Amino acid sequence: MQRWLMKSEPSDFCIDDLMKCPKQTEPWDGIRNYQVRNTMRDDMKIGDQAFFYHSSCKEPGIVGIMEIVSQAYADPTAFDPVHKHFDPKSDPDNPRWLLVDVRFKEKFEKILTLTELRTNKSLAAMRLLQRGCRLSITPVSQREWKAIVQMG
DNA sequence: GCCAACGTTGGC
DNA sequence: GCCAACGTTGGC
Repeated sequence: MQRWLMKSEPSDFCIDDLMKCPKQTEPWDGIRNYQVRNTMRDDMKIGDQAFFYHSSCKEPGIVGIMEIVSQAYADPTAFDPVHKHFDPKSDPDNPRWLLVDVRFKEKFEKILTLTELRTNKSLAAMRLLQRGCRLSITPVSQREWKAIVQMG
């Protein structure tokens, strides 16, 4: 089983949205980065665990845990001309963009802020914390996962 | 294939 | 809103 960290802007989609939606399961759509797409396609597996991270907001940080519940499949928002993430170059017969379904598992009582994560020395090598890391899905090692859960 | 210009991410 | 650090585009 692999572990991940997945970013979302809470103004777009936050942990409460996932917690309150039917079946607590949603497609993680809108990924428009090839590296992240390849990660979803090649490395993500059903049963993987992921931290839900709020980015580009007042208090960035990890807010909970979810589970990957599908393999990668075509992101339908790429085919929708009125959608924010529409991509005319994504051909339904040969989809350029993919997504996975995620299911809510847990919401932390208190957000683990980016600042707090940075102060934890055992997380120094975490991908999220590396300078210039803009990938919206990054791997989390078993050790890092454990350290983060223990912070809560 | 190079690289300048441009667009995006995301913390602050 | 600023800006660093990317990624993408397109002319050559």
